[in-house]
Amino acid sequence: MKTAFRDVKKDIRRRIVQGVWGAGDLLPNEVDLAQEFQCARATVNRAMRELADEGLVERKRKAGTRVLSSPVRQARFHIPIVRKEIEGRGAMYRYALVNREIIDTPDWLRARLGLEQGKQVLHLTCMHYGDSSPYQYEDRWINLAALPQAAEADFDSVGPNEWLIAEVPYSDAEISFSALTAEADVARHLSCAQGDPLFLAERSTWFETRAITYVRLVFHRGYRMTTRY
Amino acid sequence: MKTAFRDVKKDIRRRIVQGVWGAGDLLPNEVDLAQEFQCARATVNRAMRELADEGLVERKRKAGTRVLSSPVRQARFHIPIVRKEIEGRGAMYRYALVNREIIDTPDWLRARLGLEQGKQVLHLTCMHYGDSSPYQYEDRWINLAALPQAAEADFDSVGPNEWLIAEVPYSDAEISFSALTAEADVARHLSCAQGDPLFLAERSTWFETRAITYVRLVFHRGYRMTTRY
DNA sequence: TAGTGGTCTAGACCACCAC
DNA sequence: TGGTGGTCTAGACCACTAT
Repeated sequence: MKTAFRDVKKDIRRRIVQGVWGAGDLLPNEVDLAQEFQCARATVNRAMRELADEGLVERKRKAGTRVLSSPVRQARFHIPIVRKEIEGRGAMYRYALVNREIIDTPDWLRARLGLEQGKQVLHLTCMHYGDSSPYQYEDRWINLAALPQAAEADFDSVGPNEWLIAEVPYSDAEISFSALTAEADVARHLSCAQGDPLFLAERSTWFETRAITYVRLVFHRGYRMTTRY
Repeated sequence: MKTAFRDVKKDIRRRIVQGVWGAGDLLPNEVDLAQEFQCARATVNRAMRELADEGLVERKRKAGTRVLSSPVRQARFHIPIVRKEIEGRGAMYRYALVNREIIDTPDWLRARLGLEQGKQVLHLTCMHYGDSSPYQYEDRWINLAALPQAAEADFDSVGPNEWLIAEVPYSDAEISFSALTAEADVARHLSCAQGDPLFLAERSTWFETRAITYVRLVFHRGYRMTTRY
């Protein structure tokens, strides 16, 4: 008789997937369910709350709890530090700075990060290797207005990602996945052919409304981002 | 003084991101925090549990709660029904069945789904359009050993995705994202050029250890999957 | 306005595991 | 083995919103 809320959750989930309660159906309220399961309402509440969190049911005050007609299927992806990702695969991690420049903020970047005035940004390009094979090409832009100390940082030995993690935590981030074909420069760095399809992750981060950084991460050919749910 | 657990959560998060508690540090225990915040231990517990769920801290009995040294960054992606995704963008959804065949299970599919013996599978290819523009090319494989009724289903008007949702819920799924270049056939269906980079989502689903289906979803050129976290 | 979920409380017992 | 988090309870008040 331990972890009662898990049992309640399992049972309710079972009834939903088995069709006892079909799509759109109204479930009994928490008091009734608590009586049925012989537990406290708080226990039912937690079970139901987690089911709602997983996108299986929808809860509204007064309206009650309903089975979602088309369950909002969602998956969680872990966004690993590239070094850890490589080392986690048992490979030797190596980092190299390719280029570094300080320039006026390009318009497209200002638009993307919602910057008001065009100060300067630190633009870095780097490579991450696993066992000497190119793993990821990083195209990093750091807002110097928000992080002036980045201009002094030494990115020869430490990647901007790890530097940023140690320096400034972020509060909000937006991430996108898409596909692109390798242009000459990227192809050379990633040791693939021009025109090869590559997986691209883009991330913008903010700390309390202040834009911190925007990064394009281009993965080696054949990279797959996988998760179970 | 409402939703106290959110306030507690916010405050603890603030202290972590501001460095009051650094990476690896041990946080006060729940009883002490409850006293500090003048609330019940259950309230602190919920706040801390959610922070742990978000990957900011790590909790162990007896050992206490510690700030994770490298926060496990994770993002949630909603896996929408393609019809809803298209309609959600204000476009008209249209579906078309391209091809349908019943064949012996190919070896690569058997390996991928962990099928033991090679029965037959239903292989469907379909197109999904938004306002008459190609949106997604679907390459669907359904395990007939687990779902014999799929052989009789009419996929001329209803997409396999929606049919499956109504027919069998799944319990486990694996999803992968990657990039590929358009081959002649796909390029024709998606109205793009051969060699264009396309975003690919692959999903395998099981229901209580029984493999249900494997699908390759190739999105139109320029598709981006985005989320905030 | 009434019904439902959202949350808090104070107390309790228990499981785990680092010390 | 003792301290810590994990969970349950019974009751209470409140916020939201469908009707």
